[in-house]
Amino acid sequence: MAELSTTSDVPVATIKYYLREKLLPAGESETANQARYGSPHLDRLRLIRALIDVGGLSIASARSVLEVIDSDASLPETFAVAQHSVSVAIEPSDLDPADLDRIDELLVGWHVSPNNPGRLASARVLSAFRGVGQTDDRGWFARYAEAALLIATADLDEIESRPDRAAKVETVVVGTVLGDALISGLRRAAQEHVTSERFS
Amino acid sequence: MAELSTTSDVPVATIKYYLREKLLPAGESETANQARYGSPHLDRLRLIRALIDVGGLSIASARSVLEVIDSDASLPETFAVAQHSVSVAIEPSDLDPADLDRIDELLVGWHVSPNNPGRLASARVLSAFRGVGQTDDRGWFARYAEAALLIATADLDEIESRPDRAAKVETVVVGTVLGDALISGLRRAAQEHVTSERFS
DNA sequence: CGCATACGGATAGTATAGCTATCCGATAGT
DNA sequence: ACTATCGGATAGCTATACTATCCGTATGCG
Repeated sequence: MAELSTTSDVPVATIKYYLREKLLPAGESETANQARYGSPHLDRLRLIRALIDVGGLSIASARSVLEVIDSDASLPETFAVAQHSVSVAIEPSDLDPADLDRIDELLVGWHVSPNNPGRLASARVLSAFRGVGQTDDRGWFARYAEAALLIATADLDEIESRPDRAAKVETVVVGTVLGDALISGLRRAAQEHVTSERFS
Repeated sequence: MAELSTTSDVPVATIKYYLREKLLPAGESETANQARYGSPHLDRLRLIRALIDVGGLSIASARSVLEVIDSDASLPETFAVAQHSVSVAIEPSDLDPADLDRIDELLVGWHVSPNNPGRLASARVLSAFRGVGQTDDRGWFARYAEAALLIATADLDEIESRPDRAAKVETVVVGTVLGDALISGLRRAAQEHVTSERFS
């Protein structure tokens, strides 16, 4: 365990914590006070840190996506779990139906289930926009939807390019969780670029 | 204050907390135990809740963006504060320069300063991707960058359409903070759409 | 006038999350 | 034989975002 700690740069106490929380499977006990941790454990630990540190997942969310990776769930099932894990739960009841309608207008022609977490989250954002007195510019949001479609298409192309089911499932999870961080980051870089272009 | 609480649906104790934390300016005291809160206070309170609940900002981050809204900062300065507030601080020193190079390759032709929080965050995501054994597919990330540019252009168009500096500054902040939530939400909807298109 | 009620402000307490430090008995190396 | 280290269990810590209680003042109502 000490070796796992030094190679992964994660404190021993934290590794023990992840074991307790069932994020990391126990190493195989060799004697009563010695366990063996191999490269699968190291890989898993790196995945955990990526999900938590970079993706911002909670311990509980990380556990549920790791469980789905270990299971034999289908790709759509995996997507559902991954999406749920990165979204804050929203009660459809405390959402203005008008906001949902507006989102559905943006998504015409899209095949999206009514309780898709993204649909609900988008409606909540729209509601917040209106609440702070922003005019809700259809054109603005429509361009976001266009960009979202580009990204999702790129995601699915990438997933399909993976050789087997296990690799596909891991890409679904990693892509969903880290993709959010990536698009946010690139968006900030692009904002600075476009700003400097227009205010120079 | 009780009235402000009922119309905004924020508990009185929480309003007092925001006053203490200097997120909300005090109402003007009418007598020793009575203060007056008007619609500017209600607007501000709604903005605070949007930033915290929907945008996921911490109290400290919310305070710094509210301060910049109240100040007479320029648009680029406002952008910098808003971007900083939604990003986790990253030490450039614990980043692999190779990852930064790869990000810069994606951003050729863009005018982005070396310590743009988005640039650093993107490099960290790239590092995490490699760490979990994903092949870093240039095409995938390039399509993200393209989408990011679309979004940033839409953001700047929207900001320019605002009538005066105060409105522009508020749109910078609200757009930066809530825009992240919006693109994430729409991306999930788009993922379900594209998935169902391909697996039906 | 009297007094229960409500007010705003100050202070202390609470719940949760994510670690982190200490203790413990067993065992491995010298 | 003995000291250091191991893994496991348990308790403690820190930060964040509230939440509840207390308190002196003042207002409305009879």
